[in-house]
Amino acid sequence: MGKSPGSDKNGLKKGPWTAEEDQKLIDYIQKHGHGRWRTLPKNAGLKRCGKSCRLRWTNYLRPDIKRGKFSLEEDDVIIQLHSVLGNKWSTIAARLPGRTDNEIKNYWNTHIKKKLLRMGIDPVTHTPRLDLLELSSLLSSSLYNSALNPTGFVGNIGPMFNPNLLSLATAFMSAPNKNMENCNNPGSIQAQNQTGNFQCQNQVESFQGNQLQNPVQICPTSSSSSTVMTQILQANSNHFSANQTLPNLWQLDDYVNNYSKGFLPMQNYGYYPDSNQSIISSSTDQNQACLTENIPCLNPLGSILPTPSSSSTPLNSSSNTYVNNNCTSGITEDIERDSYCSNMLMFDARNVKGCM
DNA sequence: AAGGGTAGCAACCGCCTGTCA
DNA sequence: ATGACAGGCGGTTGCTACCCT
Repeated sequence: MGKSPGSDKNGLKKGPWTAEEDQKLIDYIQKHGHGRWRTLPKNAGLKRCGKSCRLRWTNYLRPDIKRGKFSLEEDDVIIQLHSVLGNKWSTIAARLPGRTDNEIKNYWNTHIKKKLLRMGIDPVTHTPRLDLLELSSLLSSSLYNSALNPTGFVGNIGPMFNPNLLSLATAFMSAPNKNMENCNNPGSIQAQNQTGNFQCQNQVESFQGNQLQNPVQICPTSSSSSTVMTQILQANSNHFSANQTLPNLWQLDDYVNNYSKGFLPMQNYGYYPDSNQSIISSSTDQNQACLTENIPCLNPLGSILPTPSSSSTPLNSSSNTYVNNNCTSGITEDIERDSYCSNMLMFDARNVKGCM
C-alpha cells in the first residue's frame, strides 16, 4: 500500500514497511525511546528517514493505537470538532483516544465528507450547500406557483428551505453516478418509463405510474437532474394539494443558526414525524404499518447531537417513535451510516400518492 | 471468470512552526 | 535578530481489495 517501493537518492528505503522493519523500530523504541527521529533509523539499523520512522510509529505501531471501525459516537465527535476546528486533525485526534490524525483525516475524506454531502451540508463550512440551496429555492418557488397546487404553499411563507429537497438535490448533483446505487438499494424507488409502472421496491406495495401527472425517471440515466427534480416535486405537490396539508418546511435561518450552535436537527432529514404537519402521518393506517416495519433509522448522529428546542419541527412528538424504534431493530451500523441517500429517496417515494 | 471501476488507507511530500545556538 | 534544524501538520498519491458488469 501507499507509495511505490523504492529508494531515494540517499539510499533510504521508501514505500510500505515490512514486518522486519516494524519489529526493528518497535524494539528500538521500547529499549531507547524514539529520541531524535533523525538519528533513530541509523541507531535502529533501518534504512529509512527519521520522518518515515516517526510516521510509522505514530500512525501504526504505537501500542495505544485503536484499530477498527469508528463508532457513531466518534463520528459525532469528529463532525462537531471539525465544525469548530476545521482540518485540525491532530487537535481532533487529541479528543479521540487511540485515533491518529492521519486516520481521522482519512476517515473524514472517505466517509464523513461524503455523508455530509449526501445530507446537503457543505463539509467545509458545515452549512447547507449554497448551490443546492439555489436549486432548492428555484424548485420550491416553482412548486409554490404550480398550477397543480394553487393554494397549498403560497402566502406569507417566504423563502423556505426544505431539507428533503436539498438532500435529494444533493443526491443528484453531487454524485450523479451514485444514484444508480440508490435505485438498486432496498427502499429506493425505481421508475420505469417504458412500462409506466412506478415502484417502491421492497418497502411498500407498488403502484401505478398513471397516478402521477408525469411518470418519473428517478434514476438520472438520461434526463437532466433539474428535470427529474421538477418531476419529483410535481409528484409531491399532487400529494400535498390533495391532503390540504402544509408541509413542515424548514426555515433556512433556523437551520443555519441551530447548526452553527451545534444544534443540528438531524432527525429531520428525510422525515416529518409530527402528526399535524407530517406528510407521512397523513397516510392510511395500513401504510403507517408499512413505514413502521420498513423505515431504517435515519438518525445515526442523533445520539449525541442535541435536539433543537426551537426547531420548527417538534422532534419530540410521540409520533417520532416509529422512526426511532427502528434504530435498534437489528439494522447494522453500516446500513445506518450509509443509508442516508436511499432514505432520502424513500421519503419522496412515500410522498407520492399511491405509495402511502 | 475476467476486466474495469472505485473505495479505503498507508505512506509520502512539502510547508509551517517552534526551538536553540 | 536570525538562520538552521527538528518535528508537526495537512494535503496528496498510489497500491490493494473489493464490487460491479
